[in-house]
Amino acid sequence: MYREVYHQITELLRSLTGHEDVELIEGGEHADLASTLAFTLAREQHRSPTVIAQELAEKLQKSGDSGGLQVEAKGPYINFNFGSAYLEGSLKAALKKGYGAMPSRYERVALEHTSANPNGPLHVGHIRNSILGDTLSRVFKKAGYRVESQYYVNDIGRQIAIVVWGLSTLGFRPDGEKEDHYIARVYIAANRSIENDPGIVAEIDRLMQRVERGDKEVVVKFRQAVSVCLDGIRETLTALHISHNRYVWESDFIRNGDVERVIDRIRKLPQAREEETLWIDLTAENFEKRYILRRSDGTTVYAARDLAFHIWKGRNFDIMIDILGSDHKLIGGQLSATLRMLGEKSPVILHFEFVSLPEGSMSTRAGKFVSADDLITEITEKAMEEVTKRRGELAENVRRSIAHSVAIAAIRYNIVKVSPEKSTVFDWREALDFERQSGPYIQYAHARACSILEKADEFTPTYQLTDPHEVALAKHIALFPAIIEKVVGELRPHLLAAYARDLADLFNSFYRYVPVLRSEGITRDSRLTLVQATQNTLKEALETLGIDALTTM
RNA sequence: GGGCUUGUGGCUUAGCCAGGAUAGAGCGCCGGGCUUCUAACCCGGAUGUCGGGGGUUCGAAUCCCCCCAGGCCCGCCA
Repeated sequence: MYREVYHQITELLRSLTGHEDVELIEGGEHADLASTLAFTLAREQHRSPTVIAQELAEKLQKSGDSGGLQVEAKGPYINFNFGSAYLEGSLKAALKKGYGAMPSRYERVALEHTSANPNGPLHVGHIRNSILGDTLSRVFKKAGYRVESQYYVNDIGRQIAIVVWGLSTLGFRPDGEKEDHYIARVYIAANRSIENDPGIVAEIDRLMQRVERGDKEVVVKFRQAVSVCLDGIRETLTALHISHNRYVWESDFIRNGDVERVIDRIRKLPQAREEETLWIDLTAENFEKRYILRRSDGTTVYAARDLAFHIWKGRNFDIMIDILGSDHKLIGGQLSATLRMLGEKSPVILHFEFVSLPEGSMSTRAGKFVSADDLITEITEKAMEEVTKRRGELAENVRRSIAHSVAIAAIRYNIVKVSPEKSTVFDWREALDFERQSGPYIQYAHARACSILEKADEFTPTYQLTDPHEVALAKHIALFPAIIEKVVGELRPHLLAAYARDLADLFNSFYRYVPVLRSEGITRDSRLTLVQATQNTLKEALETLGIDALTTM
């Protein structure tokens, strides 16, 4: 309803004034929507904006009734207030299963996220990528797109060669620890060995050459090391409610000849330079740095495989979305520029800034990181304490299940609520906070709504809203589809997080001031209808955020 | 040094791209509310030179320029 009414008003303003730019602003406490068009017209016509606003408002009023929409000039502003038909229409939509979903679309989306190097467990920086990516994947699905989420597995780079070298000297003997954590220990130890004996670098170079040539023995070793680590990573992702539709192995693009084919095409580009190395001159695209694709020893670098990967994606999907850390900005730009030169599709890239620790930036190699597994364990423990304190009467397995859902909600929400372009410092105190502006807070509002609905008997959907708390809540419910659309358009999932929190806020105030079960007749039916619409909207919003909509907690 | 990015009450943060009506939240602080639908809640209060300076505009947190500070990048790593 919101999007329809917005569109209706702007179309009307266009036809009345002949102006194209008639975007509306939020009316705040004055109105639901407002127009500042009178200011613009005042300058052109050399007349008072107040008079113009008054005239326009009158014309708008005459231009047909649109569901009880109120139009009023207030000084130079034209204010619009939604009527009861709007509320009724919005609530009816909000009661339906899947509220907020858009009609199916044809476009296929390849959404790549996480793609952490399999040389250790995911840490709190990696999961910013995972959570942004998974949330976007859910939002795009809701918006009707056919989405395939992909993990691009680096199974061939130098870091993996270091792991393979480490395993060959240290062996594989995880001491009761999770495999990916063991791999990190091997990686850290191997790096230390390299520092003490630079001669090892030559051994690692040989490993890389052999794996790229397809040397059976080495290929198997690489694949085993990566698989072991990936199993651990997958376990962590599953706990976070994240799964990928496809794991794309980087080495596949070498084996199937794609990398060679890209290299051949690139050599024919006028911007290609072939000396010791093969590189592309991108100065015309404002990149001073050489974009190197092949080393002097003939092996390719990551960039070459990345080009092959994106060409493959571009030919099999309509839209490519990559979630990448801000450290990938330069190479992301170089990649896109090169794809354009080749006449291939370019990805849309969402860059997010880094998560650091209070003592400095994280580093797997230096063993300086907080693993996602440790984070999940700590938070689940705290959540279990909270659940037991409040709901001691519940069976332990029920409490455990609630605690896990609460913990994941806390983690996911805490990360997704911040705009991606903000660099953050990981803070245990904040991570363990289950109060307002947290995932559990929103889950709690949902559980309260469920509790009311469970205690109520059958009721007839009714749409007589009178109390300001009711109206404010209903108006916010109506915005949900527009939020989904906005997140898709701007790739900014934190807008959905903020929306869900505001909805929970409004519901909690309503809950405190407006009795539902103790009211009677039409009032009771209307309030139950509103509670149900809220419950359903909260559920859809939470699930789109990858958070369990708990019915009790 | 160059490029990208961020700077909003003590702390965290929304709003900035598409400029409008007293800058919106949370934490913390002060005070109030559970014989009443789950208090992981609600209500009230104090706290802001929107990093600094200039400019554009009827109007700037928002656009432009300069400066300062933090983060990231500038590898034959990924």
